[in-house]
Amino acid sequence: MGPIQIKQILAEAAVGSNVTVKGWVRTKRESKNAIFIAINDGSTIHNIQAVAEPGQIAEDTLKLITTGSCLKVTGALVASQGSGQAVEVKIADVHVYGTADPDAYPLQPKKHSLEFLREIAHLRPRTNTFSAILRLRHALAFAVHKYYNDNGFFYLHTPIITASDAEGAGEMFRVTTLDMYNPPKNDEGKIDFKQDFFGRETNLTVSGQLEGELGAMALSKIYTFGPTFRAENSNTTRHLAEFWMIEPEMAFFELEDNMNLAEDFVKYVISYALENCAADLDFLQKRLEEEEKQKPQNERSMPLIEKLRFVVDNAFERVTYTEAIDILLKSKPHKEKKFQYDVAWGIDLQSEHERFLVEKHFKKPVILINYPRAIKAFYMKQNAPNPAEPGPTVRAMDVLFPGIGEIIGGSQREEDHDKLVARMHEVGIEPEAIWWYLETRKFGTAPHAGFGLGFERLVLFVTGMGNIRDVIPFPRTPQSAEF
RNA sequence: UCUCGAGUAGCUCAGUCGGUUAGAGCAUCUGACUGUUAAUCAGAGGGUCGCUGGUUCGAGCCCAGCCUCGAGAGCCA
Repeated sequence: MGPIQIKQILAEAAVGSNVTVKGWVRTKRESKNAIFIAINDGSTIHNIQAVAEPGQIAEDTLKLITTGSCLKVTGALVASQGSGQAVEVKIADVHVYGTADPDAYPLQPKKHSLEFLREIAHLRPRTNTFSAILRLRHALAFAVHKYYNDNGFFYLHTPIITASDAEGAGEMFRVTTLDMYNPPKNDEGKIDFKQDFFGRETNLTVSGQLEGELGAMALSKIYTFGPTFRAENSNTTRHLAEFWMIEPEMAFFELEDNMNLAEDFVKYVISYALENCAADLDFLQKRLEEEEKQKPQNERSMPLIEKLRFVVDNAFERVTYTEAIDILLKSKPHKEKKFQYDVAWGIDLQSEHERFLVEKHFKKPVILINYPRAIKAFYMKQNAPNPAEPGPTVRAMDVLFPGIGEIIGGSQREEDHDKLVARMHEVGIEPEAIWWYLETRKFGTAPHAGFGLGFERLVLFVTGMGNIRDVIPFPRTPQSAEF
């Protein structure tokens, strides 16, 4: 359907056949005997080279063919006389769809910083790096759907606009149609949300999990994959105000099953990228190698593709929170007081602790389970008391990745109604506010489990990029929503 | 939100102890050369030194406030 793309031409078109190429000019080089135009249409990282003889293209047309301009080129596909490519298009006809004034077009045929490209996010998909990232992002998203579909899961569409903040997962964005400058007030002088669109306060979702559990209690295995919003003032390379989250939720799964699924799933999507995005990964790997050259020898990391293969080929390390604390207490940085935050059973592990476990101690992805109850969400299933553990724990599970930190957070859910309600009272959540959620425990409750995976963190890992703002087309971060 | 760092040409940066006319590479334009590969060579154009105020005979440089960007931390996915 539609015109043939450069990817197809390079892979399939016969030498001698007539082809039409539509795309954007990356570079133009003129010489005495030939004019070379490198054209890219985003279908692949590779450009196609179009060649014309001097004088063949009218002088005023040739002037319009500059970096960034858009062309249609027709001609015969021929074996290339040069060494950089196998085939090229011998130009018979050129049409300029759109020009790009070289003085004004910001993408020059030279290296640009990622910071600069963020300022021109509307144009950065036209660079090699970002087109490669966007193709990988697509492939990973497709692999997510394929994995769950092939494994008997149903894609459940949970709401974007919600009235609940049961999880307390973070600050929320308010959704309202009330007049901000003159909101209606009730008898108490407070804003009268009864007059708002939904007749109550609403926000953008921070998680589809609670609704996901409703789906799992009917369809057994569901997943969500949609946008999620956090109004936290987070300014890091790992946080976005708008990001995409994948949340499978499964009836009749216990923590062990949940871990198995998480590991199998992550390995599958990474394998899919390795098999289907070889050229893009190769490009990103070379790009990273250039960057690594700036670093001292001992700080350099494994080449990208080797790193991905390593994750796919090796079992994730599974350790309990209690064992992890023990490892940290015996660790060199703890003994030498190198950790900024103190280690003791009951603490929420800090970035430095997670990094030590993943990058120094185990040197592979780690699944941490059975966290102290006090530092985890109310809906996590409570473990029976264990004499080896100083306090009560819950069946939580965090998957930690090198360089990324927490990529997955999940748990087996508390299916006992009374325990769940008791826990809600302890942490100050009004059960009445999510009566519908609690009814899953009243009517045909079942053991179940699930997790959330931050899609951009996965893309970050697979592309080897360093900043999450560079793996989503139009990042939303504090003070930034231009495009 | 906190800590640290940065802001000088379209981009990436240099700019000595505060001193006279603000520099380089790349990009752009012009010319030369060449089946070229982000070509090469030569020349040219291109600046409100983030903003506001202050110190000083004199500020890109020192001081204060603000803005923006980046790195790390917290929160988390």
